[in-house]
Amino acid sequence: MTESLSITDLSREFDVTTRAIRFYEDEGLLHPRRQGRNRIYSHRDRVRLKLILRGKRLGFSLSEIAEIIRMYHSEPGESAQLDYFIDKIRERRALLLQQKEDIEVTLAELDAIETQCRERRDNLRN
Amino acid sequence: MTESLSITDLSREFDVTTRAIRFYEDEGLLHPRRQGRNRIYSHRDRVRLKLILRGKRLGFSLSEIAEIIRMYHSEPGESAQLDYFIDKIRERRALLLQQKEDIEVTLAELDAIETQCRERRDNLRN
DNA sequence: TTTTACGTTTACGTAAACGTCAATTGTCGA
DNA sequence: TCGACAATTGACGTTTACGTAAACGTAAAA
Repeated sequence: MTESLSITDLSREFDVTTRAIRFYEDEGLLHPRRQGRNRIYSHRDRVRLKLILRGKRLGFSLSEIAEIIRMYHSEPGESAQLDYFIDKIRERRALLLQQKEDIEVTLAELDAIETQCRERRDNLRN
Repeated sequence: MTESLSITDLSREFDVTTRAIRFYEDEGLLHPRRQGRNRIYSHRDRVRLKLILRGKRLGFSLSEIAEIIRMYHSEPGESAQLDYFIDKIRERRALLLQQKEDIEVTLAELDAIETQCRERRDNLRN
């Protein structure tokens, strides 16, 4: 019972088209095994797709997402490569923290706008 | 002294190309006044560009950003329109909160990966 | 006066991320 | 065995967000 899913299972669960899922495979982001010609997705594949979609929601490109996934799954032996990864992680973190700040600011602004809208609306209704 | 800026002033300050700035104008996101054929940007234009770039960092498309800007600057008179805006604001907020959660999760994962990298590296160096 | 810097419009080019359509191939229930 | 349905591969189309090049105007500096 290795939780094998079809491509439509995944497309329904995450609300993406099958075309998109196949495209991610073309781009090397997914590697489902095959049963004949058909794709069979394992639990790990599912987790990976989840990761991809989260990356997309954060505005990363597919190649950036590929890089992040590589960081997750690689076993680099050399010290230099580890240094490289640690550096990449720093970059990612800086980007994410910037985004977090952007979100805070935007949320605050939205609050202000909503308050104004409510006031005006309530005035109109008397 | 209305803080009038040239297009290169803006492009340098925010590190975007003049081409991009003109493109935002083509898309109706900016409306600088003209001195002959040349564009002159006011302080308000500058703030708007800032808003655009923040939207981009958050992964919004230009048309989504246009919608947000419309929310900022509109003076809707009717109660129904206000209800509509309040609804739009809700949607945006939901998106942003989702992104915030995505960021938290990703940051935590990056921390874990970095710790692993450090440990492996330090082991290698003995 | 010529070069340099900055600005303009117009137009075609391009990379990313899929959408869409066609032709084909199992697969399963009636 | 037939038709309906799901899945596949390929190929071309589309949208977004600019890049890039051409051809030109203007104004200041050398």
